[in-house]
Amino acid sequence: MPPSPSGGLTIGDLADRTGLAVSAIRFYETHGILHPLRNAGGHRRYGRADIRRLSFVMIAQSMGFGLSDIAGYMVDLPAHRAPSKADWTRISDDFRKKIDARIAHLQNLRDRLDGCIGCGCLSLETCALHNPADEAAKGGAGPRALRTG
Amino acid sequence: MPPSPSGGLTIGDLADRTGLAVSAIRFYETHGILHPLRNAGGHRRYGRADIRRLSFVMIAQSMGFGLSDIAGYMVDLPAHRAPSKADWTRISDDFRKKIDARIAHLQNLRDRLDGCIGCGCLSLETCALHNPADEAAKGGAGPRALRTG
DNA sequence: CTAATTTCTCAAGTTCACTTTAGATCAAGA
DNA sequence: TCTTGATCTAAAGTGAACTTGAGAAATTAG
Repeated sequence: MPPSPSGGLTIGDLADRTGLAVSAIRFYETHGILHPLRNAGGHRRYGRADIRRLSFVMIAQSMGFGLSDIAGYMVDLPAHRAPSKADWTRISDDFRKKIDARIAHLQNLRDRLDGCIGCGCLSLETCALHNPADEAAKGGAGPRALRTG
Repeated sequence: MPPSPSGGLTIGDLADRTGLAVSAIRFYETHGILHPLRNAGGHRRYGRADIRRLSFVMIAQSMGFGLSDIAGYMVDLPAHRAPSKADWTRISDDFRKKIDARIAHLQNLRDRLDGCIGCGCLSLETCALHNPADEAAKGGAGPRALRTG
């Protein structure tokens, strides 16, 4: 199986390479994450760099970024080429900050959880386990899920 | 401002104490997380333990649990009393495992991110940064957000 | 060439965690 | 008492991230 006759990868190829559903790949396109070319028949044709872009998406998602954030990073990446080292360094610096913050939040939570059990107070409100001054509690409709921290 | 004339807290009191919206508190009730009593006029009356229950919900959410998971834990807690030390220990043991797993996932991610930048390969696919064998990629419709890890 | 597979578009459905709206009722302060 | 303000219910809307379905056109295997 050569990488598809002429031109690049089909959407199915890309799905196979990335493990994503075809529908998801199309969906990402509507959100400005991919910009495939079209062949004579109107079918999407992807380049090798698009595998990387989708890997990037998946990693960023598992780090807690939403698609719109990710699309924002994507704008800074070259559309059809592999990212330069500078591109990548800039983005990954940002990533590292977010990851570190997230880890710190969880460790904090775990440590305070230990303290609570140790002292047996069980009073979550006074136990400082729950810090209302967190960056939560701001946002409109929609899921709040883990934007926090 | 006494804790409300007779009986317990109103839904507004509870909202003030927890920082949650009134609508959210009602919503949680429909999901079996709270079971308030009603006064003569049909208004909800909450007890002091419900503040704790909601704190619990907020903490668990910030750890990545969904409401249905949380409701599951809630079933094991006494409905209108404060949880016993045994109750809490059992639950928090579970929590700790999840938190640790989450932290490990993120640290792993961060370390591999470093490696990728160090070697300059940028090839996320071959860089092992992205491990497709993760527990992701399974699920029907709905948000995938951070269930991973 | 034909049949089977893939892809196309567009609209609508799904889950989660809520919020918003509307109209009615209850409670509390002046 | 009257008039705000809080609460009530029920239904519909929101945003994120996709999936599913329908019908049509393109591609590929045999």
